[in-house]
Amino acid sequence: MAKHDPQLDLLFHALSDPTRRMMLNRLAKGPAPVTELAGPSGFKLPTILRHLSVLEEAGLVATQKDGRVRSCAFQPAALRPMTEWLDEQRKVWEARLDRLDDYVMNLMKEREK
Amino acid sequence: MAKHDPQLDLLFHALSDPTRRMMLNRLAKGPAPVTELAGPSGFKLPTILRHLSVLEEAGLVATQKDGRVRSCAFQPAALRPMTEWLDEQRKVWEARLDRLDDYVMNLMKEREK
DNA sequence: TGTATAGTTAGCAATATGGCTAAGCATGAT
DNA sequence: ATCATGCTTAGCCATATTGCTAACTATACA
Repeated sequence: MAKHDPQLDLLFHALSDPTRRMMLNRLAKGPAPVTELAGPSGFKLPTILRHLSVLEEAGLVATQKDGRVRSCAFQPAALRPMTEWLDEQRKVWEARLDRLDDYVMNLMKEREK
Repeated sequence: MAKHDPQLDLLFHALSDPTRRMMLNRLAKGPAPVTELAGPSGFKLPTILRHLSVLEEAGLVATQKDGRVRSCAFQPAALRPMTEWLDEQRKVWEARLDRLDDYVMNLMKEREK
């Protein structure tokens, strides 16, 4: 029944920012250090680091430090709760359409009498 | 290349709140007036109305007034930009995996020599 | 050792978000 | 005409978010 999944909050929130989506899009192409992630954005490093931590808390990015550079990697599996939620809504929606269908069918049968 | 789609911001943001997701889930089962939408949430009407306006701005819900009751309806088509973004990311991710694959294959061929 | 590089932390300011109460308006029922 | 119902608006408060600068740490390189 998925009562109150805080993971979904984190996921959707993380994706609601264009800068974070750009970062993710870059990481989908392969791992990158923080500076390269910041590069095209025009934002300062501390700002990018904050966005990065949001992505990490959502599980969308994993990072590890190698010497003085932090390497960031996209975690596609983290998207699953979201796609599952979407599927669930679709299911509910389609069930509703089916019921509507039945309803109309019954109406037509009634008319025939 | 989908540089900066504000619609995506609205969509993801709208879905990042559990109350709004609950409202949507209810609406997926069929249209409902505002009061029914508020019912199980425990929140006051003005609060719900605000959430509703967020959903409307994202295009996820359409409403119309019939007498003194406002009827709210889920708009599943509004989800498309999001699923398209997901597909796009998946594509990038998979292209990367393919390149990785090639890379490994080449490595193995080199070894054979 | 000294210097450049790559992050990191602390803290500020402006704005957005999410909840509320109180008061108002329009419509349906009596 | 009156009253209840269903929504709406205005405005308050606390907290979160998003950007910044300045100052700091830690690693690599000469």
